[in-house]
Amino acid sequence: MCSSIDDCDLAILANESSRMTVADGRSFIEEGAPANDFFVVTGGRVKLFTLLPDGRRQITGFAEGGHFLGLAASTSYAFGAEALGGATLCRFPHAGMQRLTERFPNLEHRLREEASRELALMQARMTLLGRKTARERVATFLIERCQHLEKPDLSHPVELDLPMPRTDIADYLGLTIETVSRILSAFKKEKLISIRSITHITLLMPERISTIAEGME
Amino acid sequence: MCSSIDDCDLAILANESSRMTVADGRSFIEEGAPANDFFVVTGGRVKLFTLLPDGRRQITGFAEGGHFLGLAASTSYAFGAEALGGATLCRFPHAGMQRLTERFPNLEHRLREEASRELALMQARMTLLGRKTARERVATFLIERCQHLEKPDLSHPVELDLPMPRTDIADYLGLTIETVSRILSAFKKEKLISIRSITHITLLMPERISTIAEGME
DNA sequence: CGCAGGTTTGAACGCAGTCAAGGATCGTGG
DNA sequence: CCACGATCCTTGACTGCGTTCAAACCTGCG
Repeated sequence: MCSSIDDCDLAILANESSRMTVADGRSFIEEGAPANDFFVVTGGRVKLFTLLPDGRRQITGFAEGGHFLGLAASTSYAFGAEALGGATLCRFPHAGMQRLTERFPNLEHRLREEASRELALMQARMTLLGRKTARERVATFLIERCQHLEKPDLSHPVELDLPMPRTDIADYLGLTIETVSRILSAFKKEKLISIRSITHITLLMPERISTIAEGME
Repeated sequence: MCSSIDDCDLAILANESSRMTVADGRSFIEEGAPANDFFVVTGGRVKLFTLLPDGRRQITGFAEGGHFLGLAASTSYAFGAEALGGATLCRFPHAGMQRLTERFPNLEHRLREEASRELALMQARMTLLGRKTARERVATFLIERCQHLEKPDLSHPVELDLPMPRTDIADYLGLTIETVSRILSAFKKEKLISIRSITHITLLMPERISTIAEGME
């Protein structure tokens, strides 16, 4: 987001924001709470989720460095947010953000772009949740992780680090941890991936996994 | 959207847009096609969807009068769109829209609000698709329909008109038509609803249905 | 070493899907 | 006006995928 703002204006920006750090597992946005701030993730990772009254949870996204949070909110937040292994954030009160958009008109455009990008992602995720099989979901998740790397290249084996526990993967994919675990084991048995440790997975045949992800087996 | 623009400026607006009518079932946005236009639904209804290669379909939303389409697109559309019983639209080429946002700065803000509203809706829909049971999904759908009425009031019976076929309801909820049909029949048997005709349904106990929708049975 | 948390694996169940037949409803043409 | 066919919807019987319940297995840490 900062890319849309001149260097010499960083002081103004800093003036409207405050930095904060959130410890692992600590929640910093409460679903349904009055939405007073925007956030930018500056370090670490964050998970966004919504809850049902009985505790069922849907993780709606993972956010990392540079990600913008709080667009999916009018007066109250439509989601909760929690640090995933510690995170640092920039907090922008709505009022301050409004001053910024008046000062930097193209910032508003930038925010819309961010929202559009997010919308497009969510469309794909709805298809995943509504129409894909468990195998396809896990495959999609692995490919998504690849594309978050700096150099996404599916023509060679890819080493992945999954910073989130299985519980989070399951709640992200609309599955149970057992199903996620079983399917990862199946992929391993099929020599599609190798599991070096719980968090460290190598995609041995990324393109085949991508094919599975698209539902073309 | 037009509410953010002065009456006397309508001419400028009209100059940048063109009207079009789409016949029932006719597609006017092709998923993946280059995104050159925004659309505003001015009459009738429209369904938005994404497809998997083998034909599985997820309907990501229904849009009616006043709704804005095309925000979930960067260079190419992230969804397809099709008229539902005939619709009229306003088409705004991206270039023209840019001229409009330069002329009316608060339009950009308006677009972001629209995107935010849509994002919040999608969060809820992801929870529906990822974590709700079939019963809860159908109940949620019925309640959603209530809230699209001008006077949403769940304390008395509500008459609903469902303009879309069962196929669309199923693809919207991530279910099959059989399941949707069975659950509507079950609701009827439980005296929660009455089915006057295929499209005309009365919620006899809206609050109980709302309770089911939230997963609190 | 022993405990605790998360993960994997196994066995059985159940919800929603699939397959298939029967019913409505509507438009069309004889 | 009714018969016919097409299309959509409902209902039933059965299957199967993913869940549930439960036990074993790591892995790190006091």
